[in-house]
Amino acid sequence: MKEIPKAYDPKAVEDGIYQNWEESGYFNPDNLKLPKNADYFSISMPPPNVTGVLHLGHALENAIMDTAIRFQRLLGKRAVIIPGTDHAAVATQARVEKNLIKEGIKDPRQQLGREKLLEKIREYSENSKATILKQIKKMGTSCDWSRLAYTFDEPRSNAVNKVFIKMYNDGLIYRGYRVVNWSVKGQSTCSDDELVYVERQAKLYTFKYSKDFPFAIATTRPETKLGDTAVAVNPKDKKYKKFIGQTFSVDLGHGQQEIKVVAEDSVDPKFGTGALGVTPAHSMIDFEIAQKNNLPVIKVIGEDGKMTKEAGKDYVGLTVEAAREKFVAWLKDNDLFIGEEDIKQNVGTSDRFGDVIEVIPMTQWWVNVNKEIPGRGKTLKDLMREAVTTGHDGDENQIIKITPNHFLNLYLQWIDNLRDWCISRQIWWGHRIPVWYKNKGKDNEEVFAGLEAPRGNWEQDPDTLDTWFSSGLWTFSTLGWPENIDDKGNKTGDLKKFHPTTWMQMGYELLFFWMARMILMTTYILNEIPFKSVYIHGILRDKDGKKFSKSLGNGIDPIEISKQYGTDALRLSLISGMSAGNDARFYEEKVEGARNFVNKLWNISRYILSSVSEITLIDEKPKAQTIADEWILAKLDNVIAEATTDLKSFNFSSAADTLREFTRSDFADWYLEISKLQAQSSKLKENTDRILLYVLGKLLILWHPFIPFVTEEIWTNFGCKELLLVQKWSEVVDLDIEQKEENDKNIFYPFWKFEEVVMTIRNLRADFKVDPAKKVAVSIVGKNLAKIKFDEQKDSIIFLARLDKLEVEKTKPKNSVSHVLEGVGEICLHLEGLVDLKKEKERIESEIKSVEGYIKSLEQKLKNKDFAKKAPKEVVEKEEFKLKEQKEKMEKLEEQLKSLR
RNA sequence: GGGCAAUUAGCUCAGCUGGUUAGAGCGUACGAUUCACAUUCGUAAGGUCACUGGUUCAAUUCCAGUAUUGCCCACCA
Repeated sequence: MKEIPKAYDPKAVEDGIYQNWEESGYFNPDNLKLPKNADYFSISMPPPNVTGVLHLGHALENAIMDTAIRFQRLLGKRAVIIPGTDHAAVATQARVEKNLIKEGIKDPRQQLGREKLLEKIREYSENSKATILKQIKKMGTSCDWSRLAYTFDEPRSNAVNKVFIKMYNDGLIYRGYRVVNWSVKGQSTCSDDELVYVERQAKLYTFKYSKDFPFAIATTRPETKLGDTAVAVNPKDKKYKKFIGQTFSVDLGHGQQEIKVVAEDSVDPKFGTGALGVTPAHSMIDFEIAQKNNLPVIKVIGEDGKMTKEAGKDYVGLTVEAAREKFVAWLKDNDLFIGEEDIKQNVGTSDRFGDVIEVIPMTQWWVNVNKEIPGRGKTLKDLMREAVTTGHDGDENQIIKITPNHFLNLYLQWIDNLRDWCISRQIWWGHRIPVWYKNKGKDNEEVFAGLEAPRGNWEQDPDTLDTWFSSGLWTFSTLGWPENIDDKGNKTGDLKKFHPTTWMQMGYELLFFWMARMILMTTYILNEIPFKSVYIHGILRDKDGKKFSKSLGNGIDPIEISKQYGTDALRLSLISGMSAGNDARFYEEKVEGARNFVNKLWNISRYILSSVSEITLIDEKPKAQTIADEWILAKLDNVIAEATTDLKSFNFSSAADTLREFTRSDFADWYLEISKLQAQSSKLKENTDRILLYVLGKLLILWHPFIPFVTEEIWTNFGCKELLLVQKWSEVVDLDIEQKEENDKNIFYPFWKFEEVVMTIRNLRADFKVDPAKKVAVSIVGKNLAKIKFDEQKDSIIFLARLDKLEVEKTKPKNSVSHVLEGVGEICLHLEGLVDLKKEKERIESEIKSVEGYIKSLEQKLKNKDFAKKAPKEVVEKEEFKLKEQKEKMEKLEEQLKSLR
């Protein structure tokens, strides 16, 4: 007998187990004892931002990744997760600045200066990084810490610079004066994807540029009209057609302004007046119209969010709101104002700083997605499309498989709308743009892109790169690019082993931010896809379906949950109910359920390990001596097959369900109970022990990917040299159809009927309020009981249903209540004292009613000639069998009813 | 405006390529303190599978439409 605690205590063992795993070195696939030709399975961990602590979303990702990688490791692959963290440029700087402002430093950038502020951010991010890495370990994630990376460390920075320079030399990165999304609060640009659209009320003003201007325009931003250089109308719009091409000179109170009427298909003739005032400097669309028509760009709003000199002396220095008011007043004074109406409007806000974005023309760095890549005959956009459609360069083996597939459309649609990517940011925390300038005069500037400044008086660009620029390189920058490319351009080392990575998981919110950029960068730089397959999951929501957020205060700290319920319970509750592409709800009751299950597994093991004569690992399938033995062994094979299929196709939740059902219901509730009876027999005891140990061993391996700690802890009892972590997953050879049918007939059907008999008796006992502890007698009236191997299972029925007598009889005994069980017969429970005839009659009558209905529907189906003709033979036979069964049941029920009269 | 998804028991969700008088967990009701486990065990109640059509011998499952919800994109200047 072995002493095992009554309840599983995760706190006492988790840290030690993780340490053992780490020390074993097996997280690094190079240390796995595998045949030389073993396959690789690699995952790049989406690097968490170093902006704080691990949140529930991270916990979910870790659970998913680690379940996948542990399964692959058990399958005998060289499995690796490359871990890392992300410096998260804007997000981190914004967070630190916010903290500093709270501490009383009103304007951190001004007051501290670049170096000091960077120091603060570095300090914060290092702290946060250490915390997060520790927390990832707490989640049990088996990543290869020897390959840990950080987007902002030396090798990754080096990769960033190299990629930038290559793109620059290929003409794919350019510096240009274009309109950008500008956050006044953050004093930085942001990309189109970093905008969050918010609906708000706005006023749509209608006015004329001047009294003799032939028509009016409508706008929600009158103050920007000071910078208008054109009016766009739809060329199909008859009202305005004749004006196209004409130029009018108007005076909006700050000097003469040329307004040209241009044609533009996208203008909606029905909106407003059907004429669009074109403000090239402060609208993306207008800027594009201006470029097409060669119109001048007048910047009337500056980086400080205030009106510029070009807006005129009456407006310079005013906020946009003040300028709007003033300009509308001016229009009214000058009789140009026509009217205003309330409308709903979507405005873009900065996802990090939260303020409304101004569109402003500036000189920034851009990635040109529509330019042909030298020597490749296609654009970056083409590459991004190919990777998910025809395959990279038309190679079918290089198609990224997206699960679920419907995200493909979303991705393609996004690419269609993709504009050049603005990659320069005016914040300080990030990879500084590797470009130097000489003679920093406006007109005569020499530009150099390289790792270091050339000799002489050169000055580096002050801007930094969009954080997604470095994230885009993640799958290969973490694998030693560019060092791991040899002279001939071939991959070597880790890059050769692990790239393209095998599998990637991410939340759908990262589809554009990250996935698209990884595809862009990787296909361009390495000429291959970043990952072969990507699994998209949803986000976690609270019990009411709301997103977890700080402002709602509904946040759940995964570390707290882990402390309270154990990491295994956390992981299992995260995985179950999660399906590809869909959001899942998360709440504490779910964790509780998972915790209970983990404890159940613990107790199953506790029972087995303390009741067997000798604890040894049984690897070979034991022989079966009883129906129950046959059944549990066959059932286990089925479960292994199912779980394997599910895990191979990344249906984690479904695999866990299958295992849970088997463990709880089949193994614990049925086999374990029967084994107690079998253990009483000296003939069966030894073999039953072997079966228990065998099933338990397999079960631990099956469960290990999901709940690694508890399984590993139980495993130690077997006294094996090797950790459970690196055991062998047993794949089951598929049975052929004949064998399957044999199994069904000889093993599953008899056992299933056995279960039904036991449940029927229990049901009758409960129904007639028989004392649960009392032993009772049962008679079975039935023929062909050999078919369900009754004799062999008789003792088990007696044991599980708490009987003192079980007989087969010809007729229903007096003083008994019964239930008709298809395929068996009447199960009659003897009662003490008289049977309540009225109640019994009612029971039978209601049963007859339901069977009648069933028979009717079956008969109807079978009478239908088309059904007999067109339905497959098996289906017809099945229905006929059902009908026969039900009719037999009916006969018995009617007999019973008769006997009651 | 364009697109995508979802709609099954009080709640959270399964139900794969059409044939089960629809399944689980939680919750609820009743019962049990038997030596693996009260983080337990047994039993039960509870659903016209959102709606309307169509295809089919057969539709929760396929198709179309409607409604509701959620999401993405474009954007109204």
